[in-house]
Amino acid sequence: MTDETAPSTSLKTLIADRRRKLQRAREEFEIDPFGQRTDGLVSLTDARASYDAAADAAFKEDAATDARPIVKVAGRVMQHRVMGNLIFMQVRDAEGDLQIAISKKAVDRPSFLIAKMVDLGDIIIAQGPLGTTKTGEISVWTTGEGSFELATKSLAPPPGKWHGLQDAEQRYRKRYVDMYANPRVIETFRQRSGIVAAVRQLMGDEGFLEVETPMLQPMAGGAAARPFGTHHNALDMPLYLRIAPELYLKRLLVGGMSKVFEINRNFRNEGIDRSHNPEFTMLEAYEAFGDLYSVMDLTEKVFQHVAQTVLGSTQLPYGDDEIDYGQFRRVKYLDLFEEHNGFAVTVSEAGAAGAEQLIANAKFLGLETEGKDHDVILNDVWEETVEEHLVQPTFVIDYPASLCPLTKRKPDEPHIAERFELFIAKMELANAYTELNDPDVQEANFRQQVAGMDEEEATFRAVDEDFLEALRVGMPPAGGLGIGIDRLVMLMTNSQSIRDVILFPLMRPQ
RNA sequence: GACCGGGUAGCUCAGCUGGUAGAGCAUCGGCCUUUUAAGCCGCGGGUCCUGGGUUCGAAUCCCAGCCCGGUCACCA
Repeated sequence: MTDETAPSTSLKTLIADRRRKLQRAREEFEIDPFGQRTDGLVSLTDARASYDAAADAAFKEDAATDARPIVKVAGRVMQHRVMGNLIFMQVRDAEGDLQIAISKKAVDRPSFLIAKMVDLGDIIIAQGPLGTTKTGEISVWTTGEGSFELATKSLAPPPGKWHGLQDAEQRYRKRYVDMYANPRVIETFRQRSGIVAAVRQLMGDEGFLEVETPMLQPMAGGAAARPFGTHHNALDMPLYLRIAPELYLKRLLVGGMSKVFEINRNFRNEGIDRSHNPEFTMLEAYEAFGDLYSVMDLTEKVFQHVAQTVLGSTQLPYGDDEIDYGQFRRVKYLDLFEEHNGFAVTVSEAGAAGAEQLIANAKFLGLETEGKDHDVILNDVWEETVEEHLVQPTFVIDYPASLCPLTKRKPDEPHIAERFELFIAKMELANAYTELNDPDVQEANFRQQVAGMDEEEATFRAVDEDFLEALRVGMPPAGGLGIGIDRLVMLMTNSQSIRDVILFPLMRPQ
């Protein structure tokens, strides 16, 4: 083209170049640069798989006997090399890449000129037999009238073909670019989909009924987090985005459902880091007549089933570690404390043995001890000294009851709560309880919790009287379980940040 | 919210003991029927995140702010 504008590559100019080609496509070639429905397309992976080496060899021997399979494919242009009268381009779809070769002799003139004018990032359609090039690359040898089409013109310059999009901020903000620039992204989310499906399948096989309970709640209950607030106009009432489905799922046990689960979003108005996003997906399950140990077995099955069916192995890498999902250690909270601190302690209600050494240790670690209860200091030291060692799957059991006021206590050891937390790769993956179903104890705990609230907490937390009424109607003894699905996906896909397993993580507006 | 690190061309990055900016790829132009990170040759391309300050002079030093990442706090 004879163009008077000075060559330049500012963003403006790059876009102008593309708009010029858009115009040219419409005016000179009289085509719609944004295409339409196209039938008969095969994926690039399937196309590659249908390459027939024998037919290709026979064709190269004698071009008159062409039995090469013909495919019609579409993809986004990742590389574009114009070699005079021969054009190569590498295109990409959700599953992989494939090379398209356009020989001037094999196609009509408009097809060739359009192929020549294509920009990186455009989506194209090509049709022709599968053959190889001199270097052995399987390629679609575009052949025939209209065998090369522009399906969608891209007006935005793509990231570099070699380094792709590296900037974490841009990757999360422009996920649609990240996805095609970094093929691993689609693969991760394909796996996420498989993981969630596998969890559902297992839960169904185990006899659990999937349910959906309110995300908009008049009171935010079931966990200790701060909620997001919102408002219903017609009813003119404040509402909260749920922080947990727990209190509703338990109502279902009261009503007579025996095994229920929900996989859905929770919203917690807390900080953001590598393992926390304000909205996250949780599996929560309740099993009537079960307990801590029945849901522990279930948890183990979930992890093993997912690892085996989605990743094909129960030994999977995570960062520098190799995680073995074949074996889950079960160990008591206080035993782990002793293991990593070298001395034994007991909880307050059991006499607080080792308290002096505990306080000395806490101070040595730089932890605040003034005015704190023995069990709180114990937990601070525990988190500081134990968690970093919990790499292989570990069920921590027998938590101090004082730290879990809403959990049933062990009948024979009342100062110990019937709770477990599952740690893998130093992350908390699951949390479970033998659920408290004594309405009077639950009510007393609730009221005590509410009495200790500060002003801010009092705005969104209140005693859920209807839930207490449900417990009075009678909830069977039960085991309850929560598994963080995003973290599960992180582990299975070897992702170091929760943002890598959430399609659109929360970002501040630019 | 606190602390640390980062923000330079469309992309990936140099430059940061102050002298007003570089590379590779992409783009643009030319040549070319076998390239594959990159065929060959050539030309360009920048509010150096924003706003102040110091200085003869600031991408560079100082202050404030914005956005991102990491640690911590909160929490799962």
